[in-house]
Amino acid sequence: MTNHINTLSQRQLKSVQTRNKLLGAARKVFIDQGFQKTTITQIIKDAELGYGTAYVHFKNKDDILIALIEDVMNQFYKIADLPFRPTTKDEAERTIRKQVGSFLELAKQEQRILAVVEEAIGQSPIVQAKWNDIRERFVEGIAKDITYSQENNLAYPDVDPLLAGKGWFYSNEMFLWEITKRDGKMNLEDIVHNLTTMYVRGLYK
Amino acid sequence: MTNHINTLSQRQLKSVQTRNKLLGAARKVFIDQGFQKTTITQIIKDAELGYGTAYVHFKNKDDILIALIEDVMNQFYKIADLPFRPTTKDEAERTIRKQVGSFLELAKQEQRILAVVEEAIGQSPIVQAKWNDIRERFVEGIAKDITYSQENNLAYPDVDPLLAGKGWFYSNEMFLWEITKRDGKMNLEDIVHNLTTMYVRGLYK
Amino acid sequence: MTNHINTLSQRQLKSVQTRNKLLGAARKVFIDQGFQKTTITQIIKDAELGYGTAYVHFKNKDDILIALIEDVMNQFYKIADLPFRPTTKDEAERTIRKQVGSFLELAKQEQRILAVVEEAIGQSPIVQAKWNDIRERFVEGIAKDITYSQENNLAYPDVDPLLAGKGWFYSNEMFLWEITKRDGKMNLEDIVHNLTTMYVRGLYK
Amino acid sequence: MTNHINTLSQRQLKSVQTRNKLLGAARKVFIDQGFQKTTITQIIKDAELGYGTAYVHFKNKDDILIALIEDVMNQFYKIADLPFRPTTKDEAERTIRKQVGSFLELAKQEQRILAVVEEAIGQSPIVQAKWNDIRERFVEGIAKDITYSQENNLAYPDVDPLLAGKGWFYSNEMFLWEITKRDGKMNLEDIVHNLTTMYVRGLYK
DNA sequence: AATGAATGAGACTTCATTCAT
DNA sequence: CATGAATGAAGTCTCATTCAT
Repeated sequence: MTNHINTLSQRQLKSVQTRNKLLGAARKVFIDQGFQKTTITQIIKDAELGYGTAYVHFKNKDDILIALIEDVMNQFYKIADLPFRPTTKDEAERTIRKQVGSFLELAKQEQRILAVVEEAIGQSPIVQAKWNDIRERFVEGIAKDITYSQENNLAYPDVDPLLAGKGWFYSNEMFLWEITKRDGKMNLEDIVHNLTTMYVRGLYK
Repeated sequence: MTNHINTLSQRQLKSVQTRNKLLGAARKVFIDQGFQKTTITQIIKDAELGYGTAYVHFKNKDDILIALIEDVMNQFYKIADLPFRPTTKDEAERTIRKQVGSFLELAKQEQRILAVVEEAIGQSPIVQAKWNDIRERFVEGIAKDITYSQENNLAYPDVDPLLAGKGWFYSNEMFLWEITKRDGKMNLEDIVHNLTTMYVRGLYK
Repeated sequence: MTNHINTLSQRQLKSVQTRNKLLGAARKVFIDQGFQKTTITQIIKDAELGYGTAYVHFKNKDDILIALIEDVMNQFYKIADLPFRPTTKDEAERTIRKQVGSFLELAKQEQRILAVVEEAIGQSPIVQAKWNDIRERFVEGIAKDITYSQENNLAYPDVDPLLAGKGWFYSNEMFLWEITKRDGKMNLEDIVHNLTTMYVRGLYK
Repeated sequence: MTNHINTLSQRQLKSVQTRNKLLGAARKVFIDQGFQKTTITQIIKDAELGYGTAYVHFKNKDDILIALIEDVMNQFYKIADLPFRPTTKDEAERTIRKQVGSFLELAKQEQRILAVVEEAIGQSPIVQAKWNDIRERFVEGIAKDITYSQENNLAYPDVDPLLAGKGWFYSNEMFLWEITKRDGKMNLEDIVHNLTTMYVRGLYK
């Protein structure tokens, strides 16, 4: 019985190793060639595996990228879900500044793979859907935060939470993409400072 | 002699007609199928012309799209170059509101072809370069406007004109793309109002 | 000792069970998808067994079908070997009618798997050989019956037993395939009656 | 103007030549390898043409075979439509004998390509449909002939024209396939004689 | 006996592009 | 200028089969 289990897990182990080999090769090729130019053939060759092996583990190119970015995507969700319960304008600003900082920091850390993601968004409906989901989660979160701030008399009431949330996230997102495209040549602190200052001043009393 | 000239211009006329036929067909197919799925073959068939004819007039698919959107691009340049010399915060707000309005109005008018452009930006380096040019023109213009406002003591001085300009344009741009994707279901006025209000309040004293 | 024997036969039992599971799944998939579109992969999945398991029991797709239709093939052999010793034209007709009836009845009963067999005949040399064997057995049997009838002055002597046997069986066979293709929408009695009447009148005095 | 027409027809000529080259190569490869084993790649290589060229002229493998057998198929239609207006049993027999003779003669002449057709019938729905069409045309024709003979009191009335027609054609068809499979080793005259004799005796008074 | 991950040959198909007319 | 037949590179994906456990 133990034997049986061992056999199984050994196999599973090998399978996982192969999968990781594929993902490693994919990461390399994607970053090197970009999403469009990358072919499954290249990934397989780089992974030094058999031709059909990729198809044992993944359905197609999109599927590989999705698997590859799962972790990063989850980190985005975490940032989107950061709690927001300020009692003063200053506290709000600090919290917002933190969120923006984490967001752009993540962009910097995962710069190269996110550059691939940006390209893929324009080409793979599935990747696009994934990103839209993240976008929506952020926008909804921000809209709630704005509503909360208005209800607590911290923010101007003449602002549509959803539209303002969109506008705010869109700014952030575009800086995210800009960061992924320029190799570390941007000063994140400046960006965070400017963005937050203007946003808070425009929204909070 | 006159005969010769006539023959020549007749040829030129025909050539222009052919080119327009191609552009007309391209517009149709692009809007119908999107940038990626559109093939030169399809455009040619739709234009009821010979296979090689497209290559007489255009280098490739990107080239066709570029030609197709030239007018729209120029309209964007015009909006980017709108003059900005306000003497009061109110005047600034009115001018800005006008610019945003024109910008998003253009998005609505050219909705379908701009949807193609968005797709193409992620796939064609040339189209991307074209759009980046427009983006830069806008950002630079806005940065100048901010600097002007700061120099004239209308705007807060603690803001980096370039970063603020980017953030502001990025919001606008993302709404632009959102408008191109949703068939006229968005209330432009609301968007313009919210965006401008927050921006002006965040930037102007 | 007994224990050892038990262990062995238990293994054999399991093996037989696995084999039957495979055959059951194969029947289902073959009938569902047809011979060509059926893949060993599908059969294995449907049987919920391991990928390599099929190869322990069968050599390939053809081999599985062969095993699957063994029973039906044997029933055909039985019908082909039906005794024929009539003393009058009427007796001959009754016997022939019976044989044809059994033949087409079997077609109706095993309709779905025979439809697969027909497809496989055109694609698998082994299945084709199997069917040719049955065909030959029938033709030879009929030729003998004709010779017998001629020797006993029941049938016209101006007929080549082998050619006549072929012609007669061919008619029957084609009706067999037609029956397998149309779901029970054919009136077997009418077919049997017409075929036999014409055959007997054409052959027997 | 003449020039224009000439240019066109020269092109068309070349195109037709290419098509014929393809068909010639296809004929060779089909006969050599059979339908299943033949690949478009092989045909193209044999025709010494470019890879995509086959797809300019034909949609797929089936399409090539269809084009290749068009002539033969038409000859079958001609035989199926042979007129039948006998006034005596003898005349009927002569006419039928002629039709059967032509039918099997055609099989002999086009033996090799028909062997491919038989294989293809079991694999390509389109080829199957084509052959079913021919089969139906024959069966319908024969059924009409039988009806005519019954109405003119030449044939026994206790026979269903459609079923008898099928049975009769099925015999013939199976001999056709047998002929295509055995290289000219069959004596057509014997077959024709036996088939016709039995059929006429079984049907005609 | 059973397993199932890995393999890789190879079929199919599309499409941008060329070039002779 | 216009044409369109011909080209062939390139990529996707399937599936029978092997073999170590």
